[in-house]
Amino acid sequence: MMKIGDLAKRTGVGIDTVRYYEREGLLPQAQRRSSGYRMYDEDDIQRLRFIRRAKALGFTLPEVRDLLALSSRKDDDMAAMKAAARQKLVDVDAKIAELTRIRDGLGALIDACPGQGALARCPILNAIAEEPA
Amino acid sequence: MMKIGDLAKRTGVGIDTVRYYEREGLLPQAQRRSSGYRMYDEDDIQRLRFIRRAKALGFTLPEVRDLLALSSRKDDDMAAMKAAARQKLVDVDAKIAELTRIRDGLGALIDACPGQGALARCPILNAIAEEPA
DNA sequence: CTTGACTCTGGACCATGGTCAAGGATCGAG
DNA sequence: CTCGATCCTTGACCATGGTCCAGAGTCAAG
Repeated sequence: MMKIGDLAKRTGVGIDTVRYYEREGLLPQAQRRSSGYRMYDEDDIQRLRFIRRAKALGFTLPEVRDLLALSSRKDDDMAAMKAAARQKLVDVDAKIAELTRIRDGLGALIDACPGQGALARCPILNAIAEEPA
Repeated sequence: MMKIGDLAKRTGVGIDTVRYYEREGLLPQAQRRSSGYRMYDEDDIQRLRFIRRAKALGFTLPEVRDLLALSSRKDDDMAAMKAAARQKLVDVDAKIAELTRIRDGLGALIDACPGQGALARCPILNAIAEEPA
């Protein structure tokens, strides 16, 4: 059993973040020493790493909490897990599409701008400033 | 001259948002009637539309404020405007790259998952839960 | 035993872009 | 003149994911 500082070091997560995850229900209420110190074991390390990896895949903390709940029922079917991943893929694709739209708009304006001359004739500025075409 | 509610209606922006923009320096301090009511003219409409369009191109409010400052010096060279657009394009590309990385990771896991059977053998779950390969 | 490092709690604070509420003043149509 | 709609200010609050602080208690090496 280790103290919170050791857990934090071994997972690369801040101490405050560990306590925050506990408050948010991502980690179970830690066992306590008689002094009140939280004590952790290897399972907690795994759980924190799970959280890190799920976050890296784009899941929000509430979603990670759901994934953790899901993962504890190992006899369930994997359909729900696949569905969660697919939904997240849809979310991510939507964000990419929106950003791509923005990028294309910026790219077109940059291409149209000669980069020198009076600002009043700048296609970028005029696109932002003028009445919509 | 119109009151803030008219300005809001004509630009599709909330009244609170107009006051917020004024506080944030995106709109100049509005002229006031003797009663304290803010009064706006057509230039303010244009300025609010400028803000909307710049936001649609992915600029943050501080960046929009800079663009507005830039745009007021119409005899300056357009180089700074093009540079701002290029920097924003770099930012947006970085976000797209990050999201694409996430999407590819999700996609690979989804492809590897048969979608049925015991969760314990789910490739998605195992990728999140297990020791890094 | 001392001392420095660690941990505890509760609550404040960060950025981002607003949104809402309370309590009071003003406007303008009828 | 009245009354409902609109406006004013100040300040709190929303989500997101933490981060930091003060003040007090605990741990462990020397």
